[in-house]
Amino acid sequence: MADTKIKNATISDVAKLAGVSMKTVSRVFNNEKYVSKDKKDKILKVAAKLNYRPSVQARGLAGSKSFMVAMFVDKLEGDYLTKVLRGILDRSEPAGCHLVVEVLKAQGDKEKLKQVLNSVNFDGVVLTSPICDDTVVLDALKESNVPTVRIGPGFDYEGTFKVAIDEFKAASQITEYMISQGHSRIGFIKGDPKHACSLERERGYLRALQLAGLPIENNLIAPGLFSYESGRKAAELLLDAENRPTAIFASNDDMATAVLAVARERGIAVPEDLSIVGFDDADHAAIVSPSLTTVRQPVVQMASAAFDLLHEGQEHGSEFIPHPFELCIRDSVASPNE
Amino acid sequence: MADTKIKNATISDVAKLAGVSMKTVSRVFNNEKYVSKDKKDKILKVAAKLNYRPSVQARGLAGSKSFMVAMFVDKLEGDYLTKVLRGILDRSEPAGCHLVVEVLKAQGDKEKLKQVLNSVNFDGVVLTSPICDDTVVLDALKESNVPTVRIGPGFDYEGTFKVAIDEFKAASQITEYMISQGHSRIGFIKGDPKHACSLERERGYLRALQLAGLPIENNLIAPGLFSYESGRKAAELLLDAENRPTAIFASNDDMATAVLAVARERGIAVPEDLSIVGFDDADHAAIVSPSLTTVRQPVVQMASAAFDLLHEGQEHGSEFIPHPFELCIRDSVASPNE
DNA sequence: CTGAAAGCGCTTACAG
DNA sequence: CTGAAAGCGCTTACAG
Repeated sequence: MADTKIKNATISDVAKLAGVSMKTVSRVFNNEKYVSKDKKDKILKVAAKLNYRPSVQARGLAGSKSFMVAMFVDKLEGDYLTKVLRGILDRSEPAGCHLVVEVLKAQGDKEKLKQVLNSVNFDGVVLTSPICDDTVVLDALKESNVPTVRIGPGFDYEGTFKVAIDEFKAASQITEYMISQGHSRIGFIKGDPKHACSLERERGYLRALQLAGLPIENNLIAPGLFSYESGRKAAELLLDAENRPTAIFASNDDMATAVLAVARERGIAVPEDLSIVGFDDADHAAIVSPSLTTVRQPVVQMASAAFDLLHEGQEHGSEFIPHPFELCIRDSVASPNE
Repeated sequence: MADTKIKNATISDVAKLAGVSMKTVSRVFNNEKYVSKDKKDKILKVAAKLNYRPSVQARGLAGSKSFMVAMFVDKLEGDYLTKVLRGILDRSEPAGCHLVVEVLKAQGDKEKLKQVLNSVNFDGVVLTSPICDDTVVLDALKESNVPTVRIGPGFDYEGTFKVAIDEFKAASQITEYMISQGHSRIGFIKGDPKHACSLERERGYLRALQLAGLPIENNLIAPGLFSYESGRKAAELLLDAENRPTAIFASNDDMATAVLAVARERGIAVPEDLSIVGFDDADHAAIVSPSLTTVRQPVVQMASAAFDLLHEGQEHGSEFIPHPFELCIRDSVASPNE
């Protein structure tokens, strides 16, 4: 019942006990050069004994680094964001940096934005779609001078870092894969237009058809919003049409799963009578039946790279290298039977 | 290209412009009583003009509150944790509190634990399974005097808050549901023994059988680890046995989905030839085919409640009220045909 | 390689 | 209802 809160050791406790100045202790904990080996050893020993750790708050107040990075999210949903968090944490933890999650409703949550940006001095901010393309947010970040990295942005924005895969190429390749399996009537379900990747994926699909000399039929293209429900609607649209497609490319795995469900309800066998591909390699892509052929983005690595860009304070404008994607060939595609 | 970082307004800027002392401004921003209305109005007006927000770091250093809460996680995976984060953020944001995510490898990541607890003074910490039952963590938290709330803990720990559903009752009810549908040979796939809920769910299953006067057959009970893969193994064990069960209760939805897949591979129709239930109502439970009958925990609400307990500084030991669970009756259960 | 002083932006503990 | 002073635990900017 010791309700006496044991106070943590401070830098001056360590300095006193080690017989040096605070500044020297500070040097050690900031990995500055020019500390004699014996003093450094002594300081480290004393610090360990006292169980000393620099206070994040004091450092943040006194210095220019806060040891906190933020991730701004629109809404917390899906395993994509979990992977982003994991990727950041993989690097931020060893760097002694804390990850703060801030919710920012899309489109002009200006009040919240000011609140967050003025009350905490983040060492950097990671943005994902769709707010990585929200200029209100980007402008505010720029004005606050906070290093910013955007994962999968739709356009370039001066002074920010960018991490992405080549969505266009990925979409194009998975479409080509279906074409190579013999499909020529390939339906497409668009993603949420709020996300920049949606357009890229559509462009990739169209390009692949075009390159293969296949006609582009508008009634083979259905709108979608990335959600399972929107995928169902699109699937119904596509599958109830006369002369239905022999394959469907859904812009993400949730919608591809919806196509799977609608096909099953209609007694259409997958992949025998209908091939399906998705995008993302979401956690459930491999565990639905049949498992989904899809495109995998290395989300965790991308997020780790995002943190590294922030932390290493790279130069902007260094050539952008897209991260590699990967076609996950599984069981939802077969050659059309006729 | 204004690289001149505009400094944020401080409390003394506001005080000066409003013609009051810093302390009075402080009072307003901390909602203390005893500030005359006209001064308060004036201060608020000036603060708005200056776009002033109290610095989290300065407040944390000077005062006893840090305006930061932490969530300690073992590993960041699955939609359960996403929901917990969302639940906390739903409440922490309006409260002006920031959410920090810290990864703590299970079992004695003492170094990291000290690091985190000594460098930041959290207003509270939220723990989920399995680390909510890690006594090393609990002891350290207790010693640091940090308000702690545990979601779904396996035992009580003095001085901590608890948020949970009645796992035992939930498991028992869903088992009873299958019995009511006519099943008498019901298989069970255990959860990861590291998680306290695993045992509770098993107890609930056993109790329901017992109450119904059904025999408990050990070869109807298979080990599992909550993962899809472990679910596959368990399903194979259960389904390859002679006299296989007519129904299987998997301790979570990932494993239930695995049972679905294995059944499909074996040509066993679900739910006609085999009924399946899961637990959790994970995101994919409703979108697999057939959709899974399962138990839903109000995870988001539970996490919100967790934050509230921290923030409102409730008394410990006030009667614990389990959160309500809900049976989600979907398409994976039917009466056995014989 | 080392340190003394000032200051970061707040709250605390008092005093009135 | 209000405020002056001290202090939270660090880093900064200098000086040596």
